[in-house]
Amino acid sequence: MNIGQAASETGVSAKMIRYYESITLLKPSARSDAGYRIYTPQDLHALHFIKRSRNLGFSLEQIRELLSLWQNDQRASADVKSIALAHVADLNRRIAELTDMRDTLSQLAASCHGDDQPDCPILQNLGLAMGEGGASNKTCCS
Amino acid sequence: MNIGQAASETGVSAKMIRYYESITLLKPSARSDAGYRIYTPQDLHALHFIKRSRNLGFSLEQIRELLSLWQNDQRASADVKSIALAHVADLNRRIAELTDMRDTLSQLAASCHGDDQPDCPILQNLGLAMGEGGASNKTCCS
DNA sequence: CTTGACCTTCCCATCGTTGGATGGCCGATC
DNA sequence: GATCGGCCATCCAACGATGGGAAGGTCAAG
Repeated sequence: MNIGQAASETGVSAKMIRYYESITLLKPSARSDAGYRIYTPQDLHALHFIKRSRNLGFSLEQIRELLSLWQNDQRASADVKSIALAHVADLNRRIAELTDMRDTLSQLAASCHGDDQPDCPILQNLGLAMGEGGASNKTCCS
Repeated sequence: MNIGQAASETGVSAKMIRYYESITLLKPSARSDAGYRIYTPQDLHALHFIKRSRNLGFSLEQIRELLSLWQNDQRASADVKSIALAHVADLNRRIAELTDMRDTLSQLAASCHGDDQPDCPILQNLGLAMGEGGASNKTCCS
């Protein structure tokens, strides 16, 4: 099977397949006489693995480890679980960050009239220095 | 004030200040005879604005728009609110994505023994093709 | 034989930030 | 005055993952 077909069957673009090969995330595929890459069902399986791991937000380096465990019959499931839990922790950290941003911004937006007048609590807040509190009467815009 | 002091006062690194200037997010600062950048309190104020906007996850292009509105006395607060709400929507989209990932992965991790045995539902799931359901008896590893 | 779809490798762009290399400037100490 | 540490200047490169495109070879159908 050629790279284009492998791409459409796995949802991994041909560009990415070549890239994964170049960073040795995938072992080099077989080649035809003309130099075309040829993919076996096993190769597709690995591509599916990568695609699914990417869908779960694993980095390529994490996937490199996961692939190595996947292909190792002697693995301990604890090693896999450890990577997964570390990634869950990372996801939670990022979710918390984004949620904080959203809550803050959402609150600011709610307090903004959103009309044709220039008064805007959003801009007002963005203009504050980090240390300045909301109720402060400190002059901020010298 | 030199760039180093401006950096430590605003929390924006000197590298970033120079970068923001290079992409015309900031207007070029004054210079000393020796070519050193010199920052006024007004310049610091703009840096604070950028820093705070970045903390809320705005892209530099969005900040460019926000800065322009900030400096425009004739602005309509509706324009600011519109940018803010668009960003809130984007944040919500990203939060939902990450939450989906976390929930899926968290569930997988919970079902993994995490011992020294090789059996691992996580790897098993990652190895599945997209279309394959959990209860399927379809051979996946030809 | 030509055409069009596919493949190859190579370089460039994104986005925000950091790091490093190389060299000039400044203030203090010897 | 010379030297040294710390700051500043510019430029170039890298990260991570992906897409875009150029220039050229290959394949199959008409």
